[in-house]
Amino acid sequence: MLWQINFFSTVMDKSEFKQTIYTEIADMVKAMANPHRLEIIDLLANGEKTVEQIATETRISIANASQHLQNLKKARLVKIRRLKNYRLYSLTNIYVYAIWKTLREFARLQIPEIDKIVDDYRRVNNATVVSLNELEKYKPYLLVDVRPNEEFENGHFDEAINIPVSQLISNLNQLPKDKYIITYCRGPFCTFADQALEILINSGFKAARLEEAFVDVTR
Amino acid sequence: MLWQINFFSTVMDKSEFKQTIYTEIADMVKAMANPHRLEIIDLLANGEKTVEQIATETRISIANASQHLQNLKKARLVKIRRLKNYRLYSLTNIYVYAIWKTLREFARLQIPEIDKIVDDYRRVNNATVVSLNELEKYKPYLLVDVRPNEEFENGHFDEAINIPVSQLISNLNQLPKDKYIITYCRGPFCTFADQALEILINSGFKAARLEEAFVDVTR
DNA sequence: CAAATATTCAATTGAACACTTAAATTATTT
DNA sequence: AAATAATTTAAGTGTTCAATTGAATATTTG
Repeated sequence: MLWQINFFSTVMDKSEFKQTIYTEIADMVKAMANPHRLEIIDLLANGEKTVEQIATETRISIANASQHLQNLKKARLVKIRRLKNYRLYSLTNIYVYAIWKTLREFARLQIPEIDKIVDDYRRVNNATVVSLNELEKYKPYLLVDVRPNEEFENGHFDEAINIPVSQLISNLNQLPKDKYIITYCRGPFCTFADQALEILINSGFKAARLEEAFVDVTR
Repeated sequence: MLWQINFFSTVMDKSEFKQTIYTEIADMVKAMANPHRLEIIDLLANGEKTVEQIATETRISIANASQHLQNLKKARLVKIRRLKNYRLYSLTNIYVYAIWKTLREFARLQIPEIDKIVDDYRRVNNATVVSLNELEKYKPYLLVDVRPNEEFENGHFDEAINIPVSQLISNLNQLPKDKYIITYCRGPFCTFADQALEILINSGFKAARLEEAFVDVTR
């Protein structure tokens, strides 16, 4: 009576149940267990991007970026929107950024090297890092979002003005020397704000960078 | 002037900085991106275990369990305590369980299949699942911790009594028929409470299982 | 010190992964 | 309907990973 065997085989035993559950979760975690894919998630939190933009920003080939995006899509971490003859990639929902943020902070807790690398990198520029809750101390300050304009348009701190780091040098004359210039970008591992600091400090401004990104507050 | 090149080579460039950071984090995530290792983390949250216990509980060979534990140790998620002629493994700190809990809950959000599998498995026993904040509704109830005794000793809900599922049948006469018997074990993916429910319901008790584990409240 | 126990290590195998290159697909413009 | 642009897919290659096995290395106990 083969039909009976088939019928009952749909009921999982304890061991199969656990294996299925843990495999499902591990597959999702696996989708995040790659440096490029983590960087892509961090990037997409700032708004939709094309494959080309993602490839350029993360310094990998377009084909490679496409494959990583397919991985992320399969794990339901990224969604695709078709527009004319190109596609825009974005995070499936706000929880994807939230889990990356959680992982990132957990990693900093577990792996002291990470903070050491971050500190070493910033020490070269004598960069001061300010956390959102210390921002008051730097009053009067001017908050400058140094990300590309599209990302600024996609969402930014109310009080911030946008000067993409690529346009900073030509806009230095607009900035006040008597206020603290607080730069911010995509978060703790983004280097735009550091590049901006280098320019600002070398030009005689009082400047510091914000640790957090705009997405860290909203998501 | 070779010494200069060497001297400056210790300073990371932007690209190397990002690669190092994201690789460090990805390596840590990779250590969690395996079904057995996730199950081991879930298990160790209930207290120290020997390799043999871990191997038995997760239904893998001792040598295999040992290797997974070395992986987890290398990623600093698990620590080892030497005792006489055996070793006891435990989570490095409470944050390791916290991140697993976060991942687990994120996965349930992202992958609807997981809840479906859990529901399907439980429906076979007509098991009622109660969340901690709904517990009041089941008063008067008796909270029964059905995990092995060592895990109970390691920490449990104040009001709970301990009847390991292996000893439940011989202890049925101790249980009240007029109260709701609420069983709990190691959390949402543990099947001890379900096994207990099957016995209890077949024996005419009013019974349900708690979704959460004790560790979910403390950590 | 030898036997027993617990655990790791090392070697192997097959599977999965990341990356590159080139070809294929899809939609859009001419 | 052909040409173009954006992106994916497929094939190939080198690398890493999981699982298995049996041997090796402690550590304790008799």
